[in-house]
Order: sequence, then structure tokens, then C-alpha cells
Amino acid sequence: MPEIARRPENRYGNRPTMKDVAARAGVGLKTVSRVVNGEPGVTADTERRVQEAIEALGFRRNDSARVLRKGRTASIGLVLEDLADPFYGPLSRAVEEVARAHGALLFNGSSAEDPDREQELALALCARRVDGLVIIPAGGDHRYLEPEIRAGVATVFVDRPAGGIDADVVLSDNHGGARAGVAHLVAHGHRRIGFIGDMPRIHTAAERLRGYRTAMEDAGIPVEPSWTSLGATVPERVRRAAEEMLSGPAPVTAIFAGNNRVTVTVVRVLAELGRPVALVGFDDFELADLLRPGITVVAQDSGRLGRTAADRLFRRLDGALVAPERVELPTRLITRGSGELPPAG
Amino acid sequence: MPEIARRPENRYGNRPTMKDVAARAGVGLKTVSRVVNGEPGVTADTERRVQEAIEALGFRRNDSARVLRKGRTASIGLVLEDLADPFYGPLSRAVEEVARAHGALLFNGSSAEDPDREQELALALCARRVDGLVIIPAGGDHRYLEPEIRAGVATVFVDRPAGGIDADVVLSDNHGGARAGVAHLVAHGHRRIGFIGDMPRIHTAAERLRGYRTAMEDAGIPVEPSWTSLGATVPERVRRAAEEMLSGPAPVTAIFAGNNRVTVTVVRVLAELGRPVALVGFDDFELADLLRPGITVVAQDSGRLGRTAADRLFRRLDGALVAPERVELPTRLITRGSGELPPAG
DNA sequence: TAGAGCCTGGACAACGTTGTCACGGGCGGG
DNA sequence: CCCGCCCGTGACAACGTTGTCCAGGCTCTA
Repeated sequence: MPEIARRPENRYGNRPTMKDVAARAGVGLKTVSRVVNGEPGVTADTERRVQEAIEALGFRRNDSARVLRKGRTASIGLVLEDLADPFYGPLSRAVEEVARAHGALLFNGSSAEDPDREQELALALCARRVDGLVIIPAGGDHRYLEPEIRAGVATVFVDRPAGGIDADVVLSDNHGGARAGVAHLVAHGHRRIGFIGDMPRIHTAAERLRGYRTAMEDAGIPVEPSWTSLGATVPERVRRAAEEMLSGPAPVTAIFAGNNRVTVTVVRVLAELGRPVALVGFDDFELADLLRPGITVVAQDSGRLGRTAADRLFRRLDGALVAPERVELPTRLITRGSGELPPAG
Repeated sequence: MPEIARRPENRYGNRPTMKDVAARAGVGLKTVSRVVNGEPGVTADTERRVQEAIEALGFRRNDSARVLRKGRTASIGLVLEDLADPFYGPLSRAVEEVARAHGALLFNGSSAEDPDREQELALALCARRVDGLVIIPAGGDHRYLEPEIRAGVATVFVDRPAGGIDADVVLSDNHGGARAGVAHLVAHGHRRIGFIGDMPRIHTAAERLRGYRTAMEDAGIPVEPSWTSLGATVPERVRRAAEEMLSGPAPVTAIFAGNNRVTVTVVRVLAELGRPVALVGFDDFELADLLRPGITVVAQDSGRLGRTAADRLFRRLDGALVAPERVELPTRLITRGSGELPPAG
């Protein structure tokens, strides 16, 4: 009966370990570890022998084992809504850069705006023992993270606040931004101003709606129910909402769009309409300046959101034991033409 | 002398382990493992006791240790050029979805078009023992991955081919796409056609240039050196290149733009010019249809690139021992107006 | 030249999990 | 009624690394 190979054939495809390197170099295990980690206490000659063995075998340290031993994984997790959404690209990249500066790798996952999936992802990342989490909440209840945070997972929420727990949050000034955007329309003579936004269970959507209402109240304009559309932002629905507001005996003369997907659809509707209607959108987007007219927007800096959040996270990992904080970043109104159109009719 | 705590204070923030759960439930370690993993052979009563202990302690399995024992990490790495680039968003998301379907998590890193950084990232991921890698090459030499691939890391290259090693590659038909785009301009009567692209050391850029040359040759048009601009795609340079081609006694009447960043800059230049110049761009981009004229593009499906690559990767992980293959996905010409302008002058 | 101290290197345990195996008790069949 | 089998359970080793500690040989000084 032939001897069965002891090493299971396909663990890491039978990778060499420090033990193998040590055997080949004729030194002890720990000496290899020292060389690999650049620790002092190894003579030049020994080091050379070890290096040669490493080269020859194609050894690469198994960071999984290292992690197990050291207790830190040097990795963080980012849970966002959709990697494919241009808004999250710069945010994601910014988080990555900060992580890189701290020698950490980044796990990335999309919740697809589904609270269950967000939880599943976040907990899977915790099981991997990421050192920290940056979460763009999809759900409104994050108590499931309580044991994790207590156990030391640094956690920062971005773009939307956490629900039910006390944690760091980095937000844009959605209320103030929307208020300023709508006030801008008012300043240009509009009174019948429509608002098309996302489901109000999403915090940013609710805040922007609130900003709209505040601005209208500031201007002493009572808001007609038909001027407001909340709900899914699939193009067909936005299109229908816009068309309804723009028809009838007293149509709106300006629209405030609650996010970039809405803005784009509204631009399409207006292009077909022929009649000039003022438009201000929340979120900047590429090429907004190239359209005719250029689209006036309330811009938030998604890269800065990510950088701020990641900075906070690593400060916490570096031992800062400050109380959880809520940071609100300012928005910026960029005028390009569409928001400065006078009311028609 | 007080007893010093045995448990180092801040490993995983002193998380409970299976051992702790076992002690609390009054069962053996392995029984906890069985419950956690849903293995059979545990009575309902025992299971209940274990579950209670898990809840009470807030236990979560340490997948790092699990990985060490099992040899598979259920994670894959994606090395791309820039997460913030809209082209990579859908690609990244597609890879993530496939990974998710296979129960794997996704590491994500940007090489910033720097070969050293690509290598550093890829090797860091290998050290974490990712099961597989999806790489969008920044460099032209990937022999550094040879030992890793031999050791069993499934590797698929996307968007650009690997250098120096035999591995799976998923590409767009850059040559054919560019050729078709330029031929489209020729068909609309243009003969003096400019090409503005990226550095030819980037494979896609070189292929698209080749496609341009093939199309010109097909049409029997000799290419003037001044019609071609290759190099960094920072806006200022593209702008200068475009302005040069468009001036002089025999300016180009059409421009083929080698990627979406170039296209956008060219659109800006043309908008300022006032004179109609035909334009076809490689890569589609959002809102291309809303510009006046709409921008005609050669579109590639970045999501499909990612999906195809990830599918291949997991097929390999599932044991398929097929030879490395080169897959080329078709591109699609989308006419929107800018490519159908007749030559001016 | 002898003793003290330093410097290099290795043996060993531990990290938290899973695979292997053995043990004991209950039950069914002969 | 007894034997054997199966089922539930737990002890133990192993995964690959790092931290601790000790041994042995060297150098430097008195």
C-alpha cells in the first residue's frame, strides 16, 4: 500500500512555509521569521542563506497565520450602497488611500440599499476580524453592530447616520445644502418650485426634503402637495413625477432634484419639453457644465467624506479614545445656468 | 504581587472564543464548532445551550483562524487602476456580484497606473492568501506572479493582457472597435482624421491606435504625423493636442478620442471652437446622449468584462483545469450625432 | 586567563479554529 | 439477555506564524 502524502494536496497549493525555508537554509524557524520581518539579531551570512532559500522556494509569508498570532489584520471594510454609482467611486478611493497610508488593505462590498445585505456584509467583515468598518448605512438599525464595536471594531458611518447606536458619523450638510439650493431658485423669482427625491426612509433624502421645506417656509411660500414627489428614483417614476408637476393650470417653474440620478432624468424630460424650466440638483456630476444650459448643483465632496471618515477610523485605531462625534461637511452651490433661469409664464 | 491578566488586553478587544462559549455552555470545544457550522450530530438540547451561550457572550467565529485551518479564504482580490474612474465602477461591481454568488468577499485596490504599486498590491493580496486575483494590469511584466499562480492562486487579467506569463485574459476588442469608429468617420466623408490617445505602453491605447491606423489604411489615406497625439491624458495636454490639430492650413475635420477622459476634454475644446468638427470617442459615458450634438462612441461593456473575468476565475477555483485562454469581447458603435457631422470646409 | 556580558540562534508555546479519532452509553437484534 | 453498533460528545493535534526564553559562543575587561 503506497504511503499517502501527509500534506493535503491542495491547501494553499502546497506552498512552502517558514519551516521549509528553515530546513533548506539549515537554520531555525524563528531565524527565518526574523529575516522575513527585518528584525535585528541575524548575521549577514545567515540572512543571505535564508534569503536564498526564500527565493529558491518562492516563499511568501502567510498573513492569515500572522494575523491570527498578532491580533490585528491590517485590513478595513467598506460597506457602501453601490460601487458602480459614480458618487461612491471617489469616496471609495479616498478611503483606500488613507488605508494604504496606514498599511491596511480594503475589503469592499455593496449593500444594494438592502438593510439585510448590509448587515450580512458588515458581520462577514467582522468575522474576518477587520480592524475597522466604514459603513454607508442602508438600514436604519445598527444595533447588530453593538457587540462588535464593544469588542474593538472601530466603526465610522458615512453619508447617513447610524440607527440605534452611538458611533462616529460623517455627513454632508444635506439640509443646509438643499435649503440653499431652493433659496437660490426663490432668489431668481420662482415661487412654484417642485421637489423630486428619494424615499424619505433614506436619511439624506429626508434631510434634503426638509431643506426644501425650510427654504419654502423662509420665503413664506405654502407648498402644494402636488409639488413634491418622493419614492423610488427609477427613471420612469421620476419622469412621470416631473411631467405631472409641469402640467396642469399652475405648473411649477423650477425643480429641485434630490440626487444626481433624479437630476439626470429631469434634464432629459426638460430637454424634450422645450419650455425653459429652472433646475437645481443635489450632487454634482461630470459634464454638468457641458450641457446647455449648464446644470446648477449643490455639490458635496464625496472624496472628502471618505477621507474624513477613514481618518477618524484610523485615529481611533491608533488609540484615540474620544467620544463618538458627528461631523457635518459643508456643501457648495455651483451656478452654471439652469438654476438662474427666470420663471416662465 | 497581583496576578497579571493572562489574556493580552487588546487582541481582538478580548473577544470570546469557542473555548469561552464551550465553558459557559458546559460542553466541549468541538461541540461548539459543530453548532456554529451547522454540522449534524448535536442534540436539540445541547444546541440550545450552546446557542444561548453564543448570544450571551456575543461570540462571532474568527474566520482568520478558520482560514488558517481550512486553507481557503473565500476572498478574492481586485487590482484596478482607479476605483474613482467611472469605467471601473461597473466592472468592480460585477466582480463583486460574482464573488458574492460564490460566498466570497472582495479585496479592492487601485494601482494608480503604477506598475510597482500594482505588484505591491497583488503580492500583499497573495500574502493574505486570497483564493484568486482579478488584475487590470498597470505594468507590462507579471512574471512576479509566477510562483503565486503555480502555488494555486487563480488569476485572470482584464482589460489589458498580462506580460511575460501565460494566464487568462479578458479584453475588449480595442483594435476592432477603434477601426470601426474611424471607419465610421471615413464613411461620413472625412479624410483628415486626428487621433488623441494615451501612452502606447498601455495596451488598450496601443491597440486603439493600431485600429485607427488600420482603418486609415483600409481607406487608403496616408496618416500625417501631426494628426496623432499620444501621451498623458491630463486635460491640458489633450487640449493643446486638439488645438494644434485643428489649426494650420489643413486642419483635421474629425477627431477620434482614445478614451473617455480624452473625449470629454475634446468636447470642451470643440464647444469653444464654434466650428463643427466630427468626434467619435472610445468608451461610452453617462450623458453622452444629452450633449448637443450627442456624442457618438465605441462602447465597451465594463460590467460584462468584470463578470466574464470573475466567472472564469471561479470556474478555475472550482477545479476546472483548462488551459489559459484569451477572451475578446465585442464593442458597439453608438451613433448620436457627433460622429455623423460632415467635414467642414 | 578567567569571568561577565552580549549577541546570535533555536526550542517551544500560543493564537482560534477544524479534522480525526476514541470513548461511553443506549438501543436493537439475535 | 447479551453483544455489537451507532450516535453524541470531547480530547487532541494541526494549520503557519510570532513572542518568550534560554543556551552557547564570542568578546572585552580586569
